[in-house]
Amino acid sequence: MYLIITEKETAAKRIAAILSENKVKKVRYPKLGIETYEFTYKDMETVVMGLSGHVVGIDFPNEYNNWQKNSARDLIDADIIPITTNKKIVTALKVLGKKADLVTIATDYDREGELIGVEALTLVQSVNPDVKYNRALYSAITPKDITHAFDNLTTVNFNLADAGHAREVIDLVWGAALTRYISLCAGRLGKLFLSVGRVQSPTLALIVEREKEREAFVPVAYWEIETTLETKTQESFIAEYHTNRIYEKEVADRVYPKIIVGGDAKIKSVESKTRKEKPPIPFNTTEFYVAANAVGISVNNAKRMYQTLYEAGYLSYPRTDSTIYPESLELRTLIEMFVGTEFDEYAKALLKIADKDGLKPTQGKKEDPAHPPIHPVAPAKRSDMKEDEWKIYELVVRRFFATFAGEAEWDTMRVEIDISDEDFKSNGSSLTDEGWRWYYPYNKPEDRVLPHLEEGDVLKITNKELFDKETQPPSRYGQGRLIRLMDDMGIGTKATRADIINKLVSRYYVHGNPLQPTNVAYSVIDTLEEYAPTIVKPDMTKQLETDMDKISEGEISEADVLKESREMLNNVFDDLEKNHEDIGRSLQSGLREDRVVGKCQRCGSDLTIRKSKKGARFIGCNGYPDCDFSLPVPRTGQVVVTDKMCDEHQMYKIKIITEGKRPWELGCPQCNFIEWQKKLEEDEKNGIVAETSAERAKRIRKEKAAAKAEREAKAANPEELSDIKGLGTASLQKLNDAGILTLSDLTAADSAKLSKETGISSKNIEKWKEVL
DNA sequence: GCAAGGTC
Repeated sequence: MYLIITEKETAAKRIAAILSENKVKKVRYPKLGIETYEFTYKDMETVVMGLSGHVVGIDFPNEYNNWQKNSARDLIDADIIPITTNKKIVTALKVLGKKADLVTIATDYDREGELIGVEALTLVQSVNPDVKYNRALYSAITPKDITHAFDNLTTVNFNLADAGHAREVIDLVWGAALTRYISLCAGRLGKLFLSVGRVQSPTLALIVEREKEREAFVPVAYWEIETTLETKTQESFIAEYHTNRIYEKEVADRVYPKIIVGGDAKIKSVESKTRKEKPPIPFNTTEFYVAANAVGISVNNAKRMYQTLYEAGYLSYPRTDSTIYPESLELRTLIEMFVGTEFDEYAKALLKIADKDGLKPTQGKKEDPAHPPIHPVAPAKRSDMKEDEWKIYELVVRRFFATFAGEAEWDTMRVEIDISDEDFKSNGSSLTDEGWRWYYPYNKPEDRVLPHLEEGDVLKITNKELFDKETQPPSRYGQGRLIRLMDDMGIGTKATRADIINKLVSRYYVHGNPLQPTNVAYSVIDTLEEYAPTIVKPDMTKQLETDMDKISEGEISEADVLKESREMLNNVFDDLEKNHEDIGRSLQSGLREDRVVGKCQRCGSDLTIRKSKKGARFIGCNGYPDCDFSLPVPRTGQVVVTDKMCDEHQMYKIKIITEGKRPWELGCPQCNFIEWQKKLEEDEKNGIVAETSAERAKRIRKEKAAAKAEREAKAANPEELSDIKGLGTASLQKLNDAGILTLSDLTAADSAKLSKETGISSKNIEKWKEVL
């Protein structure tokens, strides 16, 4: 049997369709829980199966799991063991691999793809040591690319896979050791641990550095002068002082009075030009996120919805660096498929261009051998999907179209004006040829149309204004901007950048959009910058890339790179351990600052989030016991103090973050408390009695006990399969798959046969039957 | 309970 292994299910399906010329059979293996695609290829009985990315990984042996027992440093030289991360696929791979005479590794054409391929090959070899194998390399799943790849099979690049493996080990060792060290140092254990990593820490550092720049920013005063002018034909427009901003007060004081409302202004010169604007480049993952962000869709939502549309077959593979269409992509066919759809007129217009001049798509600078740029792969109707998904789909379709369209043209006009010997100016621009902007009408700058003006024209001044302004600090990073920055700096990958931001949010390092760091993020970054600077800089990734290139070229061994990396980390720990106490103090001060909510109105001390002896959370005054001012806070969720101040109570607004939920913008704790009191009063008026916390706890205990009693009663006298004690959802699914839907089905079934079919132990099946 | 990288 000939086994072809791909990185993902969709690739298996599409490659099978191409190689079999659509004479493929989809085969289900209910016991293995997978599906394969089978056909005859070059006289071979062929099976194509998809993985799900990495199905194995690495970790430390179990005995290192206890954070207290081992020192963090022990992790540096600890053993590293392989672990299975996707049991189902690993099992299936072994079952099918045993039957294979030949295996083709057809995972993605990149470093991780090579590693994923070698991981799969190693599993097959574990049950079938003599199996023959080779490698297929393709950049897009098109008939042209796939047939070429399978007619020109090549060898597996073990050096490249080793390079990927080195990355895995270095990331694990550095990340785990430093995470554990600073968490222990700060006394933050459990779910509030402080994480560190090669990608997340430099990313967090970017956000912290920006926040520091904002804090250090000293605003500078400046002035702007605007005046409204009117032509003889009573058309008005606004002109401004020629420098726009005026930084010297004396200049503003001199110029402004010279503008006499009712007086004259004179056109000194008029300059008209045509400006051409190039169409945008094809979307890769980063550019797609940026564009989605710009139309008001968060990176997370864009990612999720794109994934849905990809799985439904409307859009191409979501994770790519490429901004250059590969030659094998049939661009004309992709445009033609929109004729007769909602995008009919656009498709027809492009085909007209194509007939005349051929298709000349724009291109960016990045090539990705594994996947083509993001593009539509099937036409869709608005009613096929949710409203927001359509927004994503339309964005991708329009961007795709725009990459074939002509330049947009703007008429621009610059007018210089004299008012009492002072220079003023006005700039106008208007879109004269839409070009690509017709297809892609997002973020279009507004036209600014000036009336017809000529040198020497005399205009009437009808109004004037003087604005006092201040320069603004650099703005915080929005998510799209941060992802682009990470891409520019080479940190993270197209597949992980969005997840890295989510990780920083879930570790309570950052919140909001644009992203704002917490104080503990400051402390962690400051600490790392001082004692473990390597991990906070993008240079670590750059060095790693260089080393990985050398490993894949065979210039250096993986073992040598790992040895050197471990030595470096040992040196870092020498420094960390020498400064253990300082580090602990600095981290803890950050944690304390995150708890400061504001100043106490009664005594002026800091108000902080504290815990009572019983463990209940509240806002209390640092002046205690002299001052006993306090406010309640919600029982669960992480409290985040924002930088927005309540003007009335001089307290920072807070929000409550619970994983998997939308943040709860609670606002000013004092305002919230007042509202709560009001509600209680009203409830009282209406005869509703509030529940005390003790009562609440009692009620929850009672509800839990009742639920347990119900489960036990059902188990004693079961009516459905799910009532049986010890029969969970996973087993239920397996039984359903085997056709066992009711209690009588189970009674009637032969235990041994059922066990073989479902993979459930016959002992368990017997036990369930006993109750019946 | 630790990382980052695949994919879902």
